[in-house]
Amino acid sequence: MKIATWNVNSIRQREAHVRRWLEACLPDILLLQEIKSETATFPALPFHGLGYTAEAVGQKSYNGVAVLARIPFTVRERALPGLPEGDAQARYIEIEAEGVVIAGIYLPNGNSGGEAGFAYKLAWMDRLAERAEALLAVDTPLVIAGDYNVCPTDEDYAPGALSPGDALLHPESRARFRRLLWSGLTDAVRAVHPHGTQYTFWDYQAGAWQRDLGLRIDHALLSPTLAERLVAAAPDREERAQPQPSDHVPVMIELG
DNA sequence: ATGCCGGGTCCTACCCGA
Repeated sequence: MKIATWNVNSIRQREAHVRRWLEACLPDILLLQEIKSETATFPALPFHGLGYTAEAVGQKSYNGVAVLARIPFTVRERALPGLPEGDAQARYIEIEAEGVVIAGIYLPNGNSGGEAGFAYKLAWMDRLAERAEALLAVDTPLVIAGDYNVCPTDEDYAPGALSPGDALLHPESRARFRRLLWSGLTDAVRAVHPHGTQYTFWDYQAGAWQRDLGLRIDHALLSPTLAERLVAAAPDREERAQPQPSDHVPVMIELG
């Protein structure tokens, strides 16, 4: 089973990129973030021809997540359980396929909106940890993959790519990422590649790609039985060199 | 040091991302 995640920074701008990548890499499931499309106008039809069905959780202008799958699946949640009722930010979708629960997440960045913006990120991470712990408590085979907007360690960003106070490497953000690991989840890419750069994002500005000033902020976390099945996990860095790329590249994991 | 790029939208100057 091959599961991938990709922050595409607008599905309308990246539709052809996604189609090409699906044909080349053939994931069973592709989780998308930052589709920047409303739910009803997500362009599902172009992917049907490749054998993928789509489910989107969108909103106008910002955020938005979706699933493309070439295997049958059911939708379990369209928002992160535990968030306030009025929270309309489209950042979470949870499905089940082949007995595996798969959550696609677009975690808040936390740098904008001042203290309230950062507090929203931390609260969102608290709700995510509670969701993970509830599912793990009943031994659910679980994948939580997407744009976490957290560099877990100092190996996960290039020196100079972020300022010291950035929300992506703030101790409070990292502590909450570690809580996910302590709850029993395995960081798939680090399980396969324990050290070294495995960047998933390069800013459009200041020649970040050309200078390899990247970040590792897109992750796939696995419950224990799925971690034992893990055979491959890596970002597809070549995608960043394509014309008009997203600033993120896909991350693919394979379970045997 | 954010606003160097590249999305979005009130169509065009401004908001947002990481």
